[in-house]
Amino acid sequence: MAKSDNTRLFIIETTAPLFNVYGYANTSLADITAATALSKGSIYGNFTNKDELAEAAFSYSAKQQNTALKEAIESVKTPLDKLNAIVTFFASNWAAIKKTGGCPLLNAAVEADDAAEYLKKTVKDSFTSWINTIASVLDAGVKAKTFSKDLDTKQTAALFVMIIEGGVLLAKTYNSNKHMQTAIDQLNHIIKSQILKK
Amino acid sequence: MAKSDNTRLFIIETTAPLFNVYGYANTSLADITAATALSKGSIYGNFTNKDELAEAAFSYSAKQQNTALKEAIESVKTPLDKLNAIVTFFASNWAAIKKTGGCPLLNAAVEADDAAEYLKKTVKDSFTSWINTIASVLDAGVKAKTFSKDLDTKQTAALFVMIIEGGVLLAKTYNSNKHMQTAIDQLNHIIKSQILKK
Amino acid sequence: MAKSDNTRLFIIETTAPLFNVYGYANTSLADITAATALSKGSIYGNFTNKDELAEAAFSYSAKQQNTALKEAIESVKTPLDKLNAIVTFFASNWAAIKKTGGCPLLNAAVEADDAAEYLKKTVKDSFTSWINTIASVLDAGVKAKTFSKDLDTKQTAALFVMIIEGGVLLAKTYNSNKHMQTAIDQLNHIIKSQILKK
Amino acid sequence: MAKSDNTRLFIIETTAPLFNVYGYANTSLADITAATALSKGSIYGNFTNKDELAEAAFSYSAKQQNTALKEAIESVKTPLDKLNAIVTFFASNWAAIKKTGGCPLLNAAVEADDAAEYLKKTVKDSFTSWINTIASVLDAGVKAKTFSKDLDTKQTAALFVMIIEGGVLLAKTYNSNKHMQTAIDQLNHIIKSQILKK
DNA sequence: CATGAATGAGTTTTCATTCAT
DNA sequence: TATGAATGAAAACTCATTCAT
Repeated sequence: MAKSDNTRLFIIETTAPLFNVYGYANTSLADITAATALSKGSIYGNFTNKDELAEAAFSYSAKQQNTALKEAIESVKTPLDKLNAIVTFFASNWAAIKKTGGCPLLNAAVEADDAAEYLKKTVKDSFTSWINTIASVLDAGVKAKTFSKDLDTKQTAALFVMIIEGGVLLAKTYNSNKHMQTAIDQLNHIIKSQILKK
Repeated sequence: MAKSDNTRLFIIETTAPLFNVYGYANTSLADITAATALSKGSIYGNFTNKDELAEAAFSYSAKQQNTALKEAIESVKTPLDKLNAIVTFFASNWAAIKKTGGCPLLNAAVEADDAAEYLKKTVKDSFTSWINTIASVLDAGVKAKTFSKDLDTKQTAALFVMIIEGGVLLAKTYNSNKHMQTAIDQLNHIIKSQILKK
Repeated sequence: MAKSDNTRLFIIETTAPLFNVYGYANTSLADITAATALSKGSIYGNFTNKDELAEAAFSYSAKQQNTALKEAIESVKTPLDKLNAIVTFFASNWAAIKKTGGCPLLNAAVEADDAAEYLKKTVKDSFTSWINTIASVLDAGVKAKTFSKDLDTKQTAALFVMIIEGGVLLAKTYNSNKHMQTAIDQLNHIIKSQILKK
Repeated sequence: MAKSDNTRLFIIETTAPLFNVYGYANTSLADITAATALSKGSIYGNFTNKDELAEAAFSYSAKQQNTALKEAIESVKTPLDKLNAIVTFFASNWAAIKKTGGCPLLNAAVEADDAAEYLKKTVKDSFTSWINTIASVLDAGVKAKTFSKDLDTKQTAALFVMIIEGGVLLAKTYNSNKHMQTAIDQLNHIIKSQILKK
């Protein structure tokens, strides 16, 4: 049981970047067996079908990113520092993120939307989780009276996600982190002008 | 010539929404012949392969959108009105855009990034064209002294694209135009606080 | 169209004995392509899936047998001669029938019963058609007053089918037409003692 | 030894109806482990391969049926009563027989004929055993001078098997025991008109 | 002995592309 | 130029069997 759990995790870890780079429909079982050096039978021994593996791999990628983001948040103290950690997270880790295919939520959201129906709910939940993480930092800042008390924290959190994903999109398209920087600059401007209490 | 050009255009027009909804790799020739009621031979008589058609279909979708945006811009006079037209474009046409699969640039950019290599250049050019369209409105506003003279118009145009695409992403994911509205509100805020001359 | 119909028929004719010999579930697409010297794609171009081909092949086998039986019936005149033609049909053609796998109705009925659900209806209809063919000969004999007027023709026809299939079963199992002869002897006895008017 | 013999028997008893219902080729090891709640290793510890188990399961089914038939025969005294017991055996137990997939000899004979070669001999032996059982009743009747002394007992026994199996075939195909009754009526008629001494 | 993870050859099916007509 | 039958490589998935633990 321990053994099979290990294999299952190994398959997920190994294929998560594959799926993120090539897309969920576009990653074949041949790609998966090549990457894992396991047989098809072994993959199917651990997952009922490709969709189940794809979803597990996406969940893993999303959770990985969320965990890393939360660690960045928890490594600092004040709500403002936490917010800054969120803002710089993508820019700081850009090289690694790009290498494993960019933001898994962006990729999966676009693919899931009209084709990969089975991913839809998981993607939505991942976005919600991300938005909630940001919103709770904003809430803490409001409570601590560092941030403006009129702030619609959920909506602002969603706005942060939009700007970050928009930045990721252009940064990947142009293979240039200049666009990532534009997004960050704007987020910092928003913090100063719309979030911080005056 | 006229006839074959007509057929070619008919194929492009008919398949463009198909590709946008289901993805470029995921749309099969069977889908294409079913949608067009044409034979495979007819498709291959007009395009050397599926990739060429996919690219033509994407270009068509992107151009359609750009043309519609330009029409919206040209229907009003002042740079500020033009900018407002840009901002409201996606929100106003959201129902139609959603039905045909959402923003083709967003979809193709994500798919092209690591998989559909052949689309990459076309996607980049389409984004550049979009950014330039916005930038030229900003430039006109600066020239007309309606907009702040310190404005980095290219960067601001890219920021507009990011926020719009981020809004589209969340609006499609949650099937809710509330998020589209959040994006628009922010763009309006940016116009007021960062673009308009004080 | 003519061409594809030819291919379709060729596939059916070629695979019908295969299915009858090896069973419907047990005949693989590799067997089918080997026997027809056609590609898998060609098979799937003519049939939506293996089940559809299997059913078409069974129908063909059943119809072939029924047609041959009817020809035997029509080649003679009196109801009694026709009945004798039915009785000797399997014994006379035993060599050929054995070579192509035995009675397709027997084989398919056994396989269809609990496994190949999709064949069930077609098999039932084939048996009904066979029983009706025999019953109509019996009816004609009754009408012509050669056969006893008290005859339950449907039930007697079914009895004929039972005895023939029972004979086929043992003849194939023991690879001996002695059992086929036993069945025929009994049918002749039934004709004399239960069917012919006294 | 006792333990492993018990396991072996348990596996055979549990899988015999499975094989009879779904067919020998069509019953997978997954079906077998699911039905027995045993591991694959456990199955392979008790049988060298699936074919060996299939044959053992068939033998078990055949023997079960033969034993039940013999019990029915031995529960009555006179050869005529014994013959009647044989005739009514299938009709009386039809519900149970149908539930476990019908007559295992019929099923296995059809499947074994051209596909499952390994079953062939066992099937033939089972039919022989059945025919002998009936023949010995007939022999006893002849010896007791109840039955006609000219009777070819082996051939008549084979005829009984044919009619019974023919009846089973149509009864299962049409899911109607009316056909079983037709077979029985005919057997009774044969007893009266061809077997009993006049 | 028993387990069940792993295998690899097998299964059915799909699909972009070609080419004789 | 148009057709659509045919292709063959590749897709997802299954399954009897093995073997390290």
